[in-house]
Amino acid sequence: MCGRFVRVPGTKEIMSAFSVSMDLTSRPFSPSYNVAPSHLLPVVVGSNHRVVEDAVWGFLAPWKGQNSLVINARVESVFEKPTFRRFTTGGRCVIPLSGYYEWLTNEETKSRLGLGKGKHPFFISAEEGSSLRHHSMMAAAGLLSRERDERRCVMLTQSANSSIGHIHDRMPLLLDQRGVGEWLGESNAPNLEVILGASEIALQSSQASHEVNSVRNNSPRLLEPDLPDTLF
DNA sequence: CCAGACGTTGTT
DNA sequence: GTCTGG
DNA sequence: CCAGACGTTGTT
DNA sequence: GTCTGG
Repeated sequence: MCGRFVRVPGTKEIMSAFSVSMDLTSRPFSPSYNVAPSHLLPVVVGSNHRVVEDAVWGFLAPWKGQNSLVINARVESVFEKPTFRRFTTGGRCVIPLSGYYEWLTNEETKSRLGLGKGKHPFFISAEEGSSLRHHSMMAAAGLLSRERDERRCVMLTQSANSSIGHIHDRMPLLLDQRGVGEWLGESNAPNLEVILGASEIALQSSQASHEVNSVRNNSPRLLEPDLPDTLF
């Protein structure tokens, strides 16, 4: 799944990458190497005239605590689930990202890769030249809620493809150019074949720094593996 | 009308 | 263990 | 998603 | 809180 990601390009670059004509965000966005739930994100909406606005990452789930967030929605069920269904018409958005983090916990895979105890963060992104790249960015399908004067969003997830399935069994619903058009389109029932068209495209993964674990940390260094202890 | 579910992930 | 904050 | 707190009273 | 099922 996706619970933490990276977004390097700022508002202007996002606007040009996704042909956005209007900026309705409340403040300029700068690079973040540690975007977390509850953060304010730039999201792209609109079909004929695309707009970038901002939304808090996470729908409120008052039934499980006043401050509980639902940050993902499974594409397999999003059109049926009562919580999401109504946002699938008129609430579809695209979440720009440079890549995302995933924590490897599977003991067998860790041992095969020669990794020690604990969780190991990986940075996952589209390869250079991949059709998942929109300029230097990727596009994840999202839902945007505009209730009670508050914008909130969730990121859709799907089954992980074989290029990264060893790290985790879920991944964001990533869209190629056609998928972005379809997801942001007017249709009440977006063509699933188009939406899922990029699902099997290979992604690249690399070990990231354990510093990413704490949301207080935020620097390009988070994308690099930890230095071996022996250097200290 | 009321009761009961409501989301995803990961872990066991 | 479980909740909150980021 | 992970990290970090998780409580009350009284005193300064 | 809000929706669904009965």
